[in-house]
Amino acid sequence: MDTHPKHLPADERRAVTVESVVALAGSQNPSEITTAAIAKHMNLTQGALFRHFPNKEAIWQAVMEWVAERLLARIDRSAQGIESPLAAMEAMFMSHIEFVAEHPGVPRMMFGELQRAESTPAKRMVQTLIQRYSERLHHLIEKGKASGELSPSLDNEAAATLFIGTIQGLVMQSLLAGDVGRMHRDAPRVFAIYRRGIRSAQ
Amino acid sequence: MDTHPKHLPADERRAVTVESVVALAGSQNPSEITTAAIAKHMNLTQGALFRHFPNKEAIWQAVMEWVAERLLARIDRSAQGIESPLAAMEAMFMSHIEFVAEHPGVPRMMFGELQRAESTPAKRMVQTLIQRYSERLHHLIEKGKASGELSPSLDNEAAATLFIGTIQGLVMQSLLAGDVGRMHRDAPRVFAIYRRGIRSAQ
DNA sequence: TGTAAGATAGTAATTGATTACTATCTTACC
DNA sequence: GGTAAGATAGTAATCAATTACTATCTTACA
Repeated sequence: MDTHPKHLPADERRAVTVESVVALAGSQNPSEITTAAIAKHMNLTQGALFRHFPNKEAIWQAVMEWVAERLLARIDRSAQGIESPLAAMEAMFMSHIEFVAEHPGVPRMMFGELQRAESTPAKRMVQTLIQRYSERLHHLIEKGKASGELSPSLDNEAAATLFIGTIQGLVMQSLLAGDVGRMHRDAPRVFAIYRRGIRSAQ
Repeated sequence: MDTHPKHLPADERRAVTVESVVALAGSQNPSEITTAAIAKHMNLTQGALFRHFPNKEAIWQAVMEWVAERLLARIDRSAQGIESPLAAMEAMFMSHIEFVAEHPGVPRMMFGELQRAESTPAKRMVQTLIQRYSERLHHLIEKGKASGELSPSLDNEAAATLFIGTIQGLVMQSLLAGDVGRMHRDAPRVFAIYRRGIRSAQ
């Protein structure tokens, strides 16, 4: 019963590292997560981390790749097989909120990365993620206009911006309150207002 | 003409410090602003800063007090004398965006402060600011319902959350794009969707 | 009113702590 | 037994904060 074998293959060790960072970011300012803290969290010495990553920046890049991959997969799966574009958007919204609730460190890291001035690999990863996210939204919005569910006069770009902004605001407020449950409770209520703002008059 | 007198009264020196931090935050990650960088920006030696502030934390607190005071004053003034609650909300929205465009470092600092785990004086200041902001919104929303401008079935709390979230999202995207002008352009378009989501059916 | 004494503000150098990263030795496992 | 993974013990750089000292302004009183 090796629950915690000392030696791990390199790729497994990298995976554990990423998960540790995500976990740590859930309870502290990501910019203050040191390599020593990461190592301690995974019962490793600090120096050993650099057997698997060339530098700290590479760790952050790996974390952001992990986030982008998981989040996009999650929202894609949630919208899969839903005919109504509006319902698909709602499903995406809720699954995104769920993802964040499971990993409260994720928005923290993204906010932190985005406000960095230089263009780090991690920041570029986040930018790509948001771009891909927007593409999916634009597609759904177009589809919604075609089906008559969404207002024909709707401003697509503004609608996509507001969709993401709505989530950001929701997350912010619950981080602020230190209460993840609040996000779950408020999500449907906030989305209801957004829905009313974009749907066609009936 | 003494444009840059070496000796300043303590309160003026503190004011200059705050303005320096706000300026620096406009072009770099606030968590990476060192006391040396602040001092250099105001043509002062690093140690001299500690003649006016007991520690770095106190500097951040002063900055956040400055932000809270100015932002609330700005939105209050913008809504002053406007009869229609909906129009008042729009005026608040736009003046908030304007404030951020003038001081792009401000949202950076607020985001950074909010994701801090410990309860620093600066963080508490931000929390108080948001609370006061919400109070103003709730008041306007109630007034809007009474006047019939806003939907009687509107969820007040969700509407307030979304108002703030909308601004946060807008700011985020323009910080991301590195283009403050975008915020000005998008603000009316995004608010239009929000307005449609909360106003009463006509 | 002029000036000495004290208060206030600033400089320059230094400190101890912390950080990312590295060099060298040790161990576990196929 | 060889090698991949980890431990140990460093280094150099950076940071907030402190210190001893100096410059400038303010004020009390002879």
